[in-house]
Amino acid sequence: MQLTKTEEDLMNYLWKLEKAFMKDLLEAYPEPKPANTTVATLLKRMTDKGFIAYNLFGNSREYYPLVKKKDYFSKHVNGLIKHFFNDSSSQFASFFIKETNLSKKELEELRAIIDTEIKNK
Amino acid sequence: MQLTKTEEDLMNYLWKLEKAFMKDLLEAYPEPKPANTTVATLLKRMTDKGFIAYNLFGNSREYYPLVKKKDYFSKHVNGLIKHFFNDSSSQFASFFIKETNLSKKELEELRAIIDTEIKNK
DNA sequence: ATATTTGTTCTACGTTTGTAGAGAATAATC
DNA sequence: GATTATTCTCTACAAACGTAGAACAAATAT
Repeated sequence: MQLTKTEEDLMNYLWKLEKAFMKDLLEAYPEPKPANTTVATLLKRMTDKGFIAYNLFGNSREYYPLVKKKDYFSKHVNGLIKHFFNDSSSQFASFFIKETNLSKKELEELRAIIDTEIKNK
Repeated sequence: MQLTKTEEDLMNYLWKLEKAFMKDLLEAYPEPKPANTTVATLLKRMTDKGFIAYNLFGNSREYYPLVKKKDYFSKHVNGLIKHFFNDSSSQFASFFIKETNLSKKELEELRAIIDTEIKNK
C-alpha cells in the first residue's frame, strides 16, 4: 500500500525528527496547523498501513518510522522510471541531467561521484 | 490539478500514439481491457482538467495531449525533489547515482553526457 | 483535587477516484 | 432503410482521502 501526499508530509516530519509524540509533529507543521484529530487520524492510518509504529509512554505514543526515507524514496523513483521510461534507469538519468538545470559546479561534482562509482565496479 | 495514476496510464498511451480515437486507446490497453465507458469517463475528466483536447471528426473525437510528456515528467520529478530533498536537484542527483544500480557502461555514458553539458555552460 | 494539556478512538461528511451500466446520437455497412 | 459499431453523456456507487468534532482518559500543573 501507498502513502498519500498528506501522509507523506507527516512522514517527512517524522523522518526528520526520527521519533516524536503527536505534539511534536503538530508543532512541525507550518501555520495553519491541522486539527490534532486530523493528525491523529493520519497517524492511525499510517500505523495500519505499516509505515510507522510507536512505543507507549504512559498513555501516549512515541511514533517512529518503519521505513527508511531512502528506501521509500527509491521505490518511488523506480515507479516513476518504470512508468515513464520503460524501466530504464539510464534513460531516465540522462533525461534528468539534460532537463534539470544543474550548475557547472554541480555537474562537476556529479561527474566526480560517477567517477568514484565507476572505480568501485 | 493533477492526473491520477489511472489517468496517467491513459495519458501514456496517448503520448505514445500522439493522437487517437477512443477505440485506439482501448486497443492500447492490455487484457483485461477496461470498459469503454471507463475510458470515456477518464477522457472526459482529463479534458476537464486541461491535459488533453480533441478535434471532432463526425461525432467522435480525435484526442491529443496538451502537455508534453517531458514537461509533465519534469514537474513530477521537481515535486519529488522538492518533497524529499529540500529542493536541491544536485542532492537528488547524487543520491540517485549512488542508489541506482547503473552498470559501468551506463555510468560511462552518463559521464559523457555530463561532460557535454559542462562544455555547454 | 481541580483545571489543563495531551492524546486516543469513534464517527462523520464532503470530495475524488476507479469502474461501469443505460440510453441516445451519429456513422458506417449491408 | 435496418443493423451494427462507435462513442458521448448521465448517472451511480463503493472505496479512499482530507478534515475534523465529540467524547473520553490519563498526566501534569496549580
